[in-house]
Amino acid sequence: MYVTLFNEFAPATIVSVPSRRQNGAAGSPSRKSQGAGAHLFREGDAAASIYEIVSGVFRLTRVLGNGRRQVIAFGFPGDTIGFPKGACHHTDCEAITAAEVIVHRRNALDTVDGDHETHQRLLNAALREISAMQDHFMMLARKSAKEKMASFLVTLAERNGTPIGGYTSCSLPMSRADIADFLGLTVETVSRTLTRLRKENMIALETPQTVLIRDMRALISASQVSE
Amino acid sequence: MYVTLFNEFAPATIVSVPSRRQNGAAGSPSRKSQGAGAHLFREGDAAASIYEIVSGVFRLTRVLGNGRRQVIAFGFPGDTIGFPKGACHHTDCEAITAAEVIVHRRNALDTVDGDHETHQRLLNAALREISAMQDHFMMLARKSAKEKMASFLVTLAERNGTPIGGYTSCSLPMSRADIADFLGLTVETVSRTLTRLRKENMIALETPQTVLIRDMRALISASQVSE
DNA sequence: ATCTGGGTTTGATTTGAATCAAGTTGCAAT
DNA sequence: ATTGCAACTTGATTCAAATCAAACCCAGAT
Repeated sequence: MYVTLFNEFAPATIVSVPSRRQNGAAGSPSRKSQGAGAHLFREGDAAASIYEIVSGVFRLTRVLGNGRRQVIAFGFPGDTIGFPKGACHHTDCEAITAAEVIVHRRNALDTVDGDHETHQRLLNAALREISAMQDHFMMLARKSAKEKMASFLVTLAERNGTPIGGYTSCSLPMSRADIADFLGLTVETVSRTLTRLRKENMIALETPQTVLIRDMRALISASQVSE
Repeated sequence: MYVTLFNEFAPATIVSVPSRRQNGAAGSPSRKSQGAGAHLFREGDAAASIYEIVSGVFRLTRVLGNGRRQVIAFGFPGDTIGFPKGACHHTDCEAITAAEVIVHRRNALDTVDGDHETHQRLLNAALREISAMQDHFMMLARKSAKEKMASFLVTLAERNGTPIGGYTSCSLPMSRADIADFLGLTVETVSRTLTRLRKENMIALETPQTVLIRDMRALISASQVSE
């Protein structure tokens, strides 16, 4: 095992998979709808399925004894979630908007016999996921609140944004608490930092849940680790 | 793609693989020795091989523009390193002690045809790796300097420690700067925190590179996120 | 129409770790 | 032996974000 600094059980995670799907050999994927606030799975559940997000946004979290919480990732359409380490899930996964997923049988991944291409896809997805997580490391460890917030907005805009005039509008389906727990900050700091970005004219908040990015260049530059 | 908060290229990483090896179908793994301080690969190198550590300790790092550095992981015997995202490595990998590795051809992983079991092993290793990284997230984001340092020592002791009397002795092959960049701290804080743990009688420093863990229970308890 | 409560924002203060600044130690080269 | 240097430790000060505390806003229930 590699040097990890934490002795608790390992969580499931989000893994992106190329969106093209083949309804091939192994398993017959079915669809499932999910209301906002409903859990797709919980920490400790047997990991029977793997889910590909069709619509909606999910939140993956782990909770520490004392209530401190870490949001591991947000899952958007195209992402695949529910990868377990062993036999069961080690994160909670909750839909934060109404959502729809494609359900794959979990053991389709175990049996090599079934579907070579699925294996290849998963392996690649896992490698991509690992890369993404390494980037996230650097952010958690080395970025200031402003840099974190700007990075978050830039990424969200890339995934989720809709162009409006020359600007980009972007909804924030998750709460400030979710953002804070994702970035390793407090709600207060998230709020203050948004206010700061607003006062610096990089963004505007149309509603608390809708950001308008007014100066993407400035925002991207703010997201880089400052010299 | 999943929500990552960083726009730079993705790094290679450490993935643990069960230590049993089969010299089967795909590829003929060869051995390679490595002096302390020598690079196994660098960021940007074409990823031609994957390495299984036989002896020694490696350090995987990424560097940011301004010189800020993140140590992604330390690789110990039994770990497998050099997994790329795409065609090339995105981390630097340096031996911090004299080391020996088994070299596997990289493309043995691409071809499904060759070796089913290798695929399975890699997939599992990647899933395990992802779990470990999620734990590391929580540490970087949510732990205090003392908790981080204690976690680090506990993990190191589990991997690397040798029992001495009732205690555990453990060498720190990496520099304070490496530890700092792994934990998201500064050298000064690492040093101060070690001093603190020493004064609280949890550890003793036989030399700056050798810790004696005098009270493992206390250390483990200090490594948990405090209530 | 008013109450209620969760989510959000803003303000005042505290605090843990970073930064700035000397020392100290020990090894390696002269 | 002496110098030089890099790694480590310790101390003083600063600073960014956490914490403590209070409003604010708005949707849904009464």
